[in-house]
Amino acid sequence: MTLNRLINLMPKDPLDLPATASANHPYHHGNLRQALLNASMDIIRNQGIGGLSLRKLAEVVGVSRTAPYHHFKDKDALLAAVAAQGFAELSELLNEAILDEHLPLSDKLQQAVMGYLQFAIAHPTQYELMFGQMLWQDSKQTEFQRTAKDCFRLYVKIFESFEQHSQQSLNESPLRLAQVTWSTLHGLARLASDGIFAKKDDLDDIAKTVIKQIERSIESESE
Amino acid sequence: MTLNRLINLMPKDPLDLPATASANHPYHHGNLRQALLNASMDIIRNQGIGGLSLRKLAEVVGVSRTAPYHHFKDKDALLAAVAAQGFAELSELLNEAILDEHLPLSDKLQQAVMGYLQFAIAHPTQYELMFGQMLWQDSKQTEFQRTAKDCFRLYVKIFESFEQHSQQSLNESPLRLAQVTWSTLHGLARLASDGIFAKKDDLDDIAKTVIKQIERSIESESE
DNA sequence: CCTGCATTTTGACATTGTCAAGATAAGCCT
DNA sequence: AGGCTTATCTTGACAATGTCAAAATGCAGG
Repeated sequence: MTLNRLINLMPKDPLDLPATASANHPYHHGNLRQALLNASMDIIRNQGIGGLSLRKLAEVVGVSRTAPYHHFKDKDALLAAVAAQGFAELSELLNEAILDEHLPLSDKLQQAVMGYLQFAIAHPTQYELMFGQMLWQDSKQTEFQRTAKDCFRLYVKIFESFEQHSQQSLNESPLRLAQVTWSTLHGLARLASDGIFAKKDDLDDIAKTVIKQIERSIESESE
Repeated sequence: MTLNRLINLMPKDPLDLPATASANHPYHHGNLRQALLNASMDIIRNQGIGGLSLRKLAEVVGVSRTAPYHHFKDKDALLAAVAAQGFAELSELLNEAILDEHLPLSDKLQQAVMGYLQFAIAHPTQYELMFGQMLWQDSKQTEFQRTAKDCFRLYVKIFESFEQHSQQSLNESPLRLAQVTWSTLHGLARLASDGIFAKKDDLDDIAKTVIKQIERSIESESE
């Protein structure tokens, strides 16, 4: 299976740090912010975005209902932080592929594509949060939006590499290629994780088709 | 502007039927179900999905809080119905292009692509609802899911036409082509309506790139 | 006219997001 | 050390919401 590297991403031991602090709450939790983020991701993964309530979250972490408000302005800010952490992880994953100097370009592309899909499949609900309108329309979430755009720039970078290492110039700008590629990946991710219009088993095959299509767009076009 | 046909879809006079029944509520509203749907779409368009509360909705329509429960099992069922109506409209729009017999195939493709994007841009929040995990993971929303899949089949149909009218066989199956095409469109719609990773003005240009890419996938490939 | 059924209403309850005011502890300065 | 400041956490409270149960209302057919 091509997608089995997925196992590395999937479960993720829930909360580590000072444990759930169930018995021994020392008035000051010490690391509440991260504990809240971890627990949130856990809940979101298992119960969906709508399944996350600040009160239940607080209880899980072992603090009172309003404690989270000292670390996040409101629920939206918490969700934005969860989403931002998602983008950070995704960026890390993409960087692994891009920064590897002795890796052929075509392999980089393939890794970037498969890595993206693996992430989306491993964290379907978090992924939905990352691209939901809620956070993108909210003008207060600038931090989140910056993190996300940093992530996208990595895709542009890949196609810039293609431009530099290629003889003739590409028939589309790296930006355009990144935009179209990302669009396809995003749609594919939705297909894959929800099985909206396709069976999950088809994914590998569809992904291959997509990579072929992208390469066709890069390679010197007839004339 | 290529996307100005959008105006035909955009505003949509809010509630028509027996009006909002503000002054003259006759105990039996007569058409509550559709009035609820209309008002819901209105609210969702203006305030987002999260901005829809059953109680406010009921007040807008002029009935008591629990009246809607006799037409929709619960809030999810209402949202599913709104989403389903979205798919129905989208199908209608696509059918216009597909059923037009004396329209060149390439024009059909272009219309199907642009129509889809226009719809997504005209109804961004409803569109998000239509593809949110909430409704796709909920095993109770079978009616909604069927309507959605009917819509997708129209895309497969387009590529089947290509297969029939083409000399040599396509290098990908119509299903695969539809899946990849839809993926790209879905991602592009997200790009366009939220400006996530691109400016809205770029959309027309990106759309053209996409159409070119699709056509490259259809045309006889230099094997 | 009366009875059954669809439709709508009022009352009630638990859950939730969030604010305000107070409690607790940790760090710092002298 | 003691006291001040500040970050962190708690309890109390409130309004908004989804939804259930029971009652009210009106229509349609016998």
